[in-house]
This record gives sequence, C-alpha cells and structure tokens, in this order.
Amino acid sequence: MSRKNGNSTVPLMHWFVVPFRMITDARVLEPEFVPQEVAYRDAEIDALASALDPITRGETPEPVFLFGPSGTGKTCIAKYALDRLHETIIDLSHQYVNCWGDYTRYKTLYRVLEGVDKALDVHRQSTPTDALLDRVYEYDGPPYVVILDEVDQLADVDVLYDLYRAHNLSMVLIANREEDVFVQLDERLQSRLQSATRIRFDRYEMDALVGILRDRVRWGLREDAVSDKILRRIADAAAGDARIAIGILRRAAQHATEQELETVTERIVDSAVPKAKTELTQKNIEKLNDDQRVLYEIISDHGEIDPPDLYNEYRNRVDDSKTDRMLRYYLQKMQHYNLIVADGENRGRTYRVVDSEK
DNA sequence: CCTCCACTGGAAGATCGGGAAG
DNA sequence: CTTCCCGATCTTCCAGTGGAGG
Repeated sequence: MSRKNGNSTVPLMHWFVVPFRMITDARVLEPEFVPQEVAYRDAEIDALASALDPITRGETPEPVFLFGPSGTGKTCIAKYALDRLHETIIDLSHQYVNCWGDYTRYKTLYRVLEGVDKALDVHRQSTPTDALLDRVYEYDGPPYVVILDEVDQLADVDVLYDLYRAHNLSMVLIANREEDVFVQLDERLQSRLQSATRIRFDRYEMDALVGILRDRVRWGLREDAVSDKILRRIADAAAGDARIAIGILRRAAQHATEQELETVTERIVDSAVPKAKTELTQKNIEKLNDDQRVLYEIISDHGEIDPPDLYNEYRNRVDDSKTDRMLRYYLQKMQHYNLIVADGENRGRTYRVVDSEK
C-alpha cells in the first residue's frame, strides 16, 4: 500500500519531476473504505447498535433491515457498527456478503460459512447445498452476525429463511427499497420479520456531503489541494449520493495529479463528473458475456426496440445464436444490472438502455 | 364486444464443466 | 482411467396475458 520512497541509495529522479503529491492515501477514496469515525449518521448508528444489543446479553437479535437509496451510507454504517460492536464483544464473528454477486442460495451459504472458516474444504463442487446448510446449523461458535447487502438481488429468498432458523446467527439485511424485499417473501417469513427493526437512510444534505468529502480530503489528500468551494461543486453534482461524490473526488484527484496541478480545479471536477456517474454502468457492462453484450449494443444502437426486431438482429450478428428464451433470461439479467429498461408488457414491450438521455 | 396470436416467463429436463470416488 | 454428482447454463414446452383487429 505505502510506496517505498525511502530508498536512500538510489536517487529517484522522478520524485523531482512530480514535486507535489496530491494523494497521500488512496485507500480513503475507495468505495469500500470504512472510516474510523463516521459523521452525520448518529441516529442510524444508534438504532442499529440497539437492535444488535441483545448480543451483549448472549441473546440472538431479530434481523435488522437497512433501507435507502444508493450512496446513503447503509453498507458503511453496517460495517462500522459491527466493528464497534466487535470492540466491546471480543468473541464475535461477522461476515459481509454482497448478494449481487453471490445471488444463489449455494453461494450465499458458502460465504456465510467462509466467515467462520467452515468452508475451507467445500471448494469441491460436489458438496450439495443441503450439506452447506447442515454446516450452518451445526455452527456453535461465538455470536455470528451476517451482513447481507443488496438482499433484493437474491434469486432465491429461501436462504433468508435458512439463515433465520440458524442458531446464534443474526442478520443485517440491506436493500434500496423495502417493497423489493418483502414482496418476494412467503407469508411465514413475512410474519416473522414483521417485528424486525427497519432503519431508513435518506439522501445526504449538502452540508453533510461536503463534510464527508472534507474528511476524505483530510485523510487522503494534501489538505490545501481541494477548496471548500470545489467540494460544494462536487457535492452538488452528486445529488445526495456519497458514493458518487467520493467517486468524483477520486477521479478529480487522479486527473489533477496526472496533469501535475497543485489543486483540483473546477474544470477538473466538471470533466470527472460524467465519468464518475457512469462508472458503475461501465463495470456492469464489463461483466456481460458476449451474447449479452451483443444484445446491449443492439438496444443501444436502436435507442428503443421491440422484441422481435431485437431477436432477429441478434441472430444476424451472432453465428451460434442462443434460443429466444435464453435471450429473455439475458435481458432480465441486464435489467437486474440496471443497464436496460423494459417498457410495457407482452406485445407492447420495448427495450431501451438506461439513461439514454435524448 | 370477442377471438386470435405473439410474447412472456415458469417448469422441467438436458447439457456443460469440474471435482471426487471407485 | 471411468463413473457419479454437483451447480450453472441452456433448451424445450407451454399456460397465461393482453394488444390488434375483426
């Protein structure tokens, strides 16, 4: 992480070429970074801490739900609260699982076992899901808290029921919208989760966002590199989304460094904004397979296209074409990834790419 | 209004890839 | 080596749906 610049035997000429190092710690600008101190979310932290408080008495808390738009600190607060809890309870296990990537029952259970080192010999593919579940139920170690992020992305919500029944295991469930989670649950699980604590996260106010950015500058950049005026400009462009705001700051700092500027300018920020906003989309496109990418390109080319034209165009462009049913699975997946939108049902349906602002 | 029919998406089964057991 | 088993992927089949056009 830290660069070795203390090699005194060799003169490092390029340090003189770049006399001003703007970024002092790049980690604090990464999306996953969890600060030691968290501001502006005291109420939510307190609510989460008290929901998890039964652990300190040796009891298993009911599941806790964190709801709110992206970039409002849900993941960060969940991780932060567990780190703090770990300081008071030495004997505590916890694991973070992102259901967006590990969306099957099998993968989720695998991650859960991984968190308590019970998955070491499960690398073989011939271990059935039921065997993983048995291991989860056999767990008899210290209290175990599992953070399930993007829980609305689970293909099979049964895993929530699996984990609910597990001994000594509690869940922190994170999703954007409450409805997306609850409509999927069967009545049995719904009634059991009725009493669960729900904590809402709203978009950050301007001042809060500026404060968050100012902290990041203090921890990771040369303090005088970014003025408050610039921070306000970044916060304004991020519209209450801290993830985007920090993304803009990171890109702006990188661009400024490349151009050997001593401070981040308005021009730099303005060029970083669109890139930071489409960063997630770009990452998702990279995850698509060849067939999916062809579909995405066709939809992108046409702006708006109905299913028959889409399927035909796809078959024109691809040699070894998949069945239409498979294309529908791909299209569902791409909606899942927030890359495309389907308007209408059945015959009236058309597909278009997200944010084709025209 | 009614009927037709093209598209959707659930269900079930086949196939793939890879690891383990014999 | 072959055989078996797993999850993931893909195909096949088809009931349901709702728009188009009598």
